[in-house]
Formats: sequence, structure tokens, C-alpha cells
Amino acid sequence: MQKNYTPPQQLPSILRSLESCKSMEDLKQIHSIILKTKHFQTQLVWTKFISFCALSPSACTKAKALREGEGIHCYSVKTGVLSDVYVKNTLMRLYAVCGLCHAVKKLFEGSAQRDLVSWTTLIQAYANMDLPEEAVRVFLEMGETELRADEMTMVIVLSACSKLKDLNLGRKLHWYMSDNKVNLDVFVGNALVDMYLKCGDVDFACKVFKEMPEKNVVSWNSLIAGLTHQGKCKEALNVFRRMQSEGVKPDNVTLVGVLNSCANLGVLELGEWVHSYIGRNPIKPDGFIGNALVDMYAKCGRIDQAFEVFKNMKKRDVFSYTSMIVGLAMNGQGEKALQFFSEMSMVGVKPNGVTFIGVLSACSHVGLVEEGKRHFKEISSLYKIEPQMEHYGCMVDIFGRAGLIAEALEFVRIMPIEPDAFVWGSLLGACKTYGRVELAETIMKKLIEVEPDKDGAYVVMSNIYSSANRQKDAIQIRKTMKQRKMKKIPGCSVIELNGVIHEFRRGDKSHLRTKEIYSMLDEVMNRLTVEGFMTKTSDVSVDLVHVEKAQSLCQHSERLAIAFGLISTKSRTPLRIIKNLRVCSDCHCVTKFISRVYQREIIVRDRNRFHHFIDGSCSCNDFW
DNA sequence: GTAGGGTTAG
Repeated sequence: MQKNYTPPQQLPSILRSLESCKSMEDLKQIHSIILKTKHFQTQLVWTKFISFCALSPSACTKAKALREGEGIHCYSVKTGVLSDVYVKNTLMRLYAVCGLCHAVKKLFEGSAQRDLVSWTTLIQAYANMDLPEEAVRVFLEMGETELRADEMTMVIVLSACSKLKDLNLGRKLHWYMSDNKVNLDVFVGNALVDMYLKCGDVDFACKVFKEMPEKNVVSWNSLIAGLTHQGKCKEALNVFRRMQSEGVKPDNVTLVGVLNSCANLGVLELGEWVHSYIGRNPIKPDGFIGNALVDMYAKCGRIDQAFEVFKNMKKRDVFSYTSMIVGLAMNGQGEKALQFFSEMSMVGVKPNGVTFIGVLSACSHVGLVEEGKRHFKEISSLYKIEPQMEHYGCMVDIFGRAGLIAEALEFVRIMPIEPDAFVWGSLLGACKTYGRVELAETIMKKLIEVEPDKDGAYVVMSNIYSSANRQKDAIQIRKTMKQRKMKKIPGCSVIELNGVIHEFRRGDKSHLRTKEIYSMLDEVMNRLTVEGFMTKTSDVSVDLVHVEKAQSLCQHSERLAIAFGLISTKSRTPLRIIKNLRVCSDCHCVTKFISRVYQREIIVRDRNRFHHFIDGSCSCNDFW
């Protein structure tokens, strides 16, 4: 190595050439100049040169960089330049960027001198190739040497740990950091917040976030996206509001996180605000943002707006199409969903597993049995995707809803994976729709086996007994639930008014306008009687009105939300309700009634799909 | 003066 050989005034010229290098030709030329000019052949120049090959996607593709790198590699071996740790680490980096873990490992293992950067580069190579276990293994191996990780190493190891979702490991890494005096700089802090969230420790993530001495937009993004991912969408939106009030400017990543939370919660107003914010700021509604907008509108029941964004996007990928397909399916527009699916194949966008969940649920909602069967077959035969539990569940649903109970049972019998609660639940639902009480009893037992501590099976079974006029059995089931202290998933409905999210639980009395809400409900039920609505509904038990009055203290959450919507908005304003469970048939009836008598469009998103109630009927055609 | 860093979708 000829470190101090170069006359200092000549050295910057080649470095300047490197910086202004714009094409592969330039790079090759520079390479040959270096090879011809002995005094250029220094550690610094080689390091810069290789680094340039590795890191400049404008100048060359990975494959070209790789070829160049291999040339340098041979040359370095011949001349002995490779014995220099800087050159070697940079070459390792080049291979890492090209995804060649094996080459990185080989260089690393053949190296007599390994510093922290060598270890970190190897760890990074594994982490980037989606081999987080290997990355962590190498990190632990480094612990057996005298080297200790610094901030940069920790960031990479923490992000590998996030991928593994291993909270125990994450905690150990955190301890390692305090033992080895790794600073909580903004990168490390962000990686820690992300790690705790992905590993499911929301409280600790918030604690780290709070204690970070320096924050940037990525810190906020990590928290918002992480909370959204953990299903803490309301919290995520609160963090966004705090971010706004602290004057931190959101970027694309922030807005994608916010839109996802809006989609999950079904809060259209804030979603629309984000859309207008994008319009007012230099953010293109494309890629991640475009897809998140499509998804938000679709999940908020505005499929028209979803399509508007979709068609204006420059590039539509599998995410854009899948959002539309899933959205259309949820909104009961199964045929259109299938049209999007065929368009997608025509323009050459390859579907994935989630796309097929959308396709099959579209078939299920519309009752297209043969289409569903054909698409299910194609998942593996044509698209080489292994069907997952959700796909089997959809098929059972398709058969069950169409009343093909025998087919559904046979499908479950021969499916290659053990059926889960969703599959048994679908079957149980079918038994309810088609009055198969005895079969329901068998299936309920299966459902309880796979989901012993949830109430779903009991609730449906008790409803099945009720509809079959077996009140005694229904009451018995309710008793059993009480005895076994079943975990009940509380029904919860949300309505957004002027940007404020109002949440109602069953029988909720915590709202500021509770009195008005309940008197509105009374009025609704009285009008129901007067209009004789009950006589028009065959699927609801005869003394619905009587029972409702008796149970006036424990109203279902969506009725509270609707009543609140009626008293808080101008006449004819559509009401949008999001419910965490499925709508029960009683509430479905009552909502149809309200939509007619009060002339309100009511859009309810339940756990599975949308119900658009207009003038006494529902878009699901009472089939859900 | 040289090499290694965090967040985003269905």
C-alpha cells in the first residue's frame, strides 16, 4: 500500500472525476485511468471507487456494478490491495448491496483483520437479504471477540430483531446497549421504537420515544406506523395530532401511516383531509401514498373516490389492484371486483395471496360458486401460490352461503391444513342461515375446540336455537357462557363527526349526549311499531318490539351510534358507522327501517363487509 | 480526507 506516495495536489482530480461520473462509460474510463496511473492507486482512491460502484444506482445497475466489483476484486488480490481493511470492507459492502451474502461471508472469513465495520457489513448483508436470524447469529458471534457494537451496528441488529418479533432478544439488545455505552442517538432511538412496536411492547416503545433526546420525522413515523400495525389506530392518530401541534412536517411515510389508521378505523373525514393535504403540498399521489389513498377510500365505503385515485395513478401495482378488489368485494360489488381482477391479469400485474382473498370473498358475497371454485384452483395451478387458511375459509364461506352444506363439509374434510376458527365459524354461520340445528351442534364443538376462550360459537349457537324456537336451549347456552366466564368481545361502533371520533359500546351511557341519544332511540322504536315495520320482516323473532323495549338498557352499539348521528347532523346527511363485530339480523332490520323512515343513507362497515342502507333496503340483499 | 445506520401498503 502506498499511502503517502501521491502528490497531494493531483489526488483530488480523480476523486472529482468520480464525483461527476454519470455513466458506466465514465466509470470504466476512470477505472482505466486509475489502473494506468500508479500514484492514483491508493487506499483512498480504491475505497472511493468501489464505494461508488456499490452505491450509485444512477451510474450503473447492480449487475454492472458487480462485474466491475469482481474485476476490482481480482486486481486487489493480485496487487495485495485487498489486505487493506478499508478496501476489503468496501468490497464486502458492494457484494452486500448486490445481495451476495455468500461472497460477503467469504471475504469476511478470508480476512486476517476484521474490524467493527467488517462485522457490521456482514450483519447488514444478512439482514438485507431477509435473513434476520443469521444477522443476529453473527452479532452474537461478534460478542465472543473483543469488539463491541457501536450505534450503527445496533441499528442494524435492532432492525433484524424487529423482523424476528423477538421481544426477549430485543430487551437483551437494549441491555447490551447500556452495558456498552451505546448512545441513544436519533437512529438508535428510532430503531428501538420500531423494535419495541414490532415486538408488541407498545408501552415501552412510547417510553423510549418520550425519552429520546433528539427526534426527527422518522421517529414520529416509526411510532405512527408501528401503532397502526399493532391495531392502535386511535393512538396513532393522536400521535399524528401531537406531531402537528409540535410543528413537525409530515412526509409521505407519515401520511401512509395516517391513511392506514383512517382505513382501519373507517374515519373518512381525516382521510379526506390527508388527501387534500397531499394536493396542497408537493407530494405525488402515487406509489405508497396512492395505494394507501385507494385503500382508505375503499375501506371507508367511498369506492367511487377509491377508483378516482386509482385511475389517476401513473403506475398501478399489485397493491393498487388488490385494494380495489378487496374494497369492491367488501362493498358488495363482486362482479366489478372480478372485472378488476381480469384487467389486472391483462395488464400483466401478478396477483398474490391477498388478491385472491379479495377475489374469493367477492365470489362469496355475490354467491358465485363456480367462479369461486375456478379461481381457487388457479391459485396453485396457474399462479403457483400455496393457498393459505384464509383461502380455504373463503371457499367454505362460498359453499356455506350458497346452501351447499355437504360440499362445504367435504371441502373441510379434505383440506390439507387443520381448519381454524374462521373456517368452523363460516360453517356455523351457514347452519344458522339454513336452519341446520343438529349439524350446528357438532360444528360448535369443533369451534370451541380451536377457540376455547372466545364467545363466538356460543353466541351464534344461542341465536340458532332462538330462530328454531328452542328458547330453553338458547337460555342454557347463555348460562353456560356465564358459568365459564367467557371472554366476550364487546360490540363497539364508531362514528366520526367533524373530525371527532365518537365510540359507543353496547349499552354505553358515557357519552355527553346520552339522554338525547336514548330518547331518540325510543322515538325510533315507537315509530317502528307505528309503521308496522315488524310485520314485513320474517326473519326476526315475532316479539322484536316487545323484547327491544325490555332490553332498552342494553342497546347494540350501532344503534347508539346511529341515534347519535340522527340527532347531530342535518337531515339527509349520510351516516357512516364502523362496527367491530358483524351486524346482527335485528339491527340490520332496524337500520333498514331507519333509512326509509328518516330518509337517511346509512353506511355500516361491519367486521366483514359494508352495508349500504338506502330507503329501506340494504346493498347486501340481506345476505351477509 | 476513506468503509457500516432507522420509518411506508393490500
